[in-house]
Amino acid sequence: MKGQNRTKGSITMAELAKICGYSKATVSRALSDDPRVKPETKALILEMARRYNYRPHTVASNLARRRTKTIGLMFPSAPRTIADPFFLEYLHGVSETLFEQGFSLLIPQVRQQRVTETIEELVAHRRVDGIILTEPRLEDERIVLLQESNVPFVFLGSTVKEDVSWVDGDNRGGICQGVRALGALGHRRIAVILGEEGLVSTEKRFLGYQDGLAALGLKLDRDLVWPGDFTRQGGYRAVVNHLDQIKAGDVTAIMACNDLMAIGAIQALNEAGVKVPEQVSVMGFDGIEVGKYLSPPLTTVQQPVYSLGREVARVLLGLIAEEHGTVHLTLPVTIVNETNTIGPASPRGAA
Amino acid sequence: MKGQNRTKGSITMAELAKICGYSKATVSRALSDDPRVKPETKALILEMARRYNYRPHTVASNLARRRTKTIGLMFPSAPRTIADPFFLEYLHGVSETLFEQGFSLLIPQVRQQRVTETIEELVAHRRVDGIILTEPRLEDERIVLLQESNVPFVFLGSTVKEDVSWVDGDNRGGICQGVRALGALGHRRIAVILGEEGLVSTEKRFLGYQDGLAALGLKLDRDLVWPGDFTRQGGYRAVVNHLDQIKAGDVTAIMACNDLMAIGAIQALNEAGVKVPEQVSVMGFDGIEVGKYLSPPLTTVQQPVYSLGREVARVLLGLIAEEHGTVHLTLPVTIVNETNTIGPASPRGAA
DNA sequence: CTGAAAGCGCTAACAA
DNA sequence: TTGTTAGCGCTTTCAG
Repeated sequence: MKGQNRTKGSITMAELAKICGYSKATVSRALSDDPRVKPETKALILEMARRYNYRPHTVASNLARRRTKTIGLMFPSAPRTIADPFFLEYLHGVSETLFEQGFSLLIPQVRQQRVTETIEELVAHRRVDGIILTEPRLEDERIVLLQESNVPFVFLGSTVKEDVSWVDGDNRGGICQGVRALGALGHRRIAVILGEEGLVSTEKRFLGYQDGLAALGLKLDRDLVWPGDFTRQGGYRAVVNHLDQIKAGDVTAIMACNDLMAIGAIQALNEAGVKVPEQVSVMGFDGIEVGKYLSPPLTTVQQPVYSLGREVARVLLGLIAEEHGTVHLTLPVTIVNETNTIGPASPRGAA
Repeated sequence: MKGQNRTKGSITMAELAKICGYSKATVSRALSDDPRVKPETKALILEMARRYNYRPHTVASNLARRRTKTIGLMFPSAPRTIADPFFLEYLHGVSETLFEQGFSLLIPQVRQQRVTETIEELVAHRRVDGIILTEPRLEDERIVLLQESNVPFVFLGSTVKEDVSWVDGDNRGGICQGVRALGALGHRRIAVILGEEGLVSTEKRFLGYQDGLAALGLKLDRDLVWPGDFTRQGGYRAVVNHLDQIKAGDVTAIMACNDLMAIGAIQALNEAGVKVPEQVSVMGFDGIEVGKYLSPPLTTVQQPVYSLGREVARVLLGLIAEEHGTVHLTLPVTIVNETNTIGPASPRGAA
């Protein structure tokens, strides 16, 4: 009657214990490599487990240990989507680390404006052991909710609040580097396409832009600050809206705050008959795979996207295991494909 | 002592039962909307549950019900990766449907050549309630393993075996459509870049190519059949290896069996100074987002990638709930961006 | 070093 | 219509 409709080829711990002539407790200890069990006993149990193809029952184990072994992963909300290439590469890193440690991923579908409820749902009765989030905002309501809940969480992207763990690429330094590289090619009229408003990353990248200008001895010109939203369409629109300026030679280079916008910008320039990089240089930020699909490949500030994913997961796991407290981790960035979509400022650039 | 270190704002069913003055059993029934409980009782319990912010404990419930509420998702193995854009969009659809039904996703990291062990691991003690797989092969060892295990499973992509559930885009019809569209533009020398060998989809798409040729009254020319592997690099190499042929005007159009290869092909053509679509037309298959990032956007056969994900999940859930038996679902495809990377055959095309 | 026993929080016969 | 009673399979005191 017992153990009848179970998956074939698999026995329970109780059965294994009987076979070995030990109690469940000892078997449990042996399997978790508890030093208290005698080596010979452990060896015997392990051997029997192998022989009888014993497999631990994860769910039962989780119940007994008050954990779920699953991590909630929140994706960015509109206008960005899960299909954003950046997040795919990032997910790759996250999932790999997580699965190495036996965790599953719960990816809730976040309905517009229901972010807090989604988090509450996740947090209730610890449906997840921890949560990974992206895109911290300057004022982020999620943070207080999460802190109250006592569920460990980590952001991809630095937060304003100090007592929150995050992992991020060097936004400010990276954009600054990019602007300086453009300056080194003789550019003096460098426009920037900003990211979505209200995000910390947008702010940081804008600061990086200003740092870059300062390093070049240039002053901030509001006409060169174009709004954007981190989408390809946003980059496209930014260029279209400033086509006159571009055609007048008032702008010789564009620093886009992410690759998707750089790609959109290049499309708009192509369509307007403006040659990249001969007439206008374009530099992106992120270093996503698809930048390489363009001809020529996109010149961009490469973030270690995959590593960001791995690190975020690693930090969260550390938090869950209580191996450490709050962590802030900034990963370095580098310019790649240096001579593709950027080039020397054209003579008329001084227009 | 009891119920002390639980997530605040959440009580157990036992506590709720005490509050209501009923037994756990009745509460459990009320919460699962069992018709056997008196309406007033049910109302009271529901009200109290709301008031005390009761949240069911998923793990415990799963243990008692002998299920896990998690689905194993197998990703394609090398040379494709989880970072393949096609799979991200697909994952979006899968995860959304699954989460709506309260399922989590377990994405095991599959070590090379360890596919069968990974499946065994998943299946053991029903670590998952069902499994989603991709890229069925002509001879697929996973299928027999899965069938023996009794765990419900679905493939993204049609299988050779009849008694296996799958969801797929119309591969054969789609490629055929693509070839005919090229033919309608006057192309007679249409090369095809094939997918990875051994896959059912590669086979089907090749058949679609042949159908297309037949419809155009052309016969299969082995010189126009180029091997590939579904990666961008594969598409690039295919073109590089046949550059002489292309430059000689012996090929005026290329049908790539997926978008990534089309993108690689275009890069190779660009680098060789061959104009797309003026000198050579290129058509892809899949309709991934990144195709739109090219200038001009890639002409391609659009699969409903997101819907494929949703349908795969829906079918699997149906199988798990035993609502239906084996299902074969083919979703329609359409050509998009019809006048971008394809154009009329150039006069010298008859070379 | 090992075992007995008491749960983890919920579900599901079986009775009443 | 409701309650009682056993578990689900594993972990973990607490004793010995």
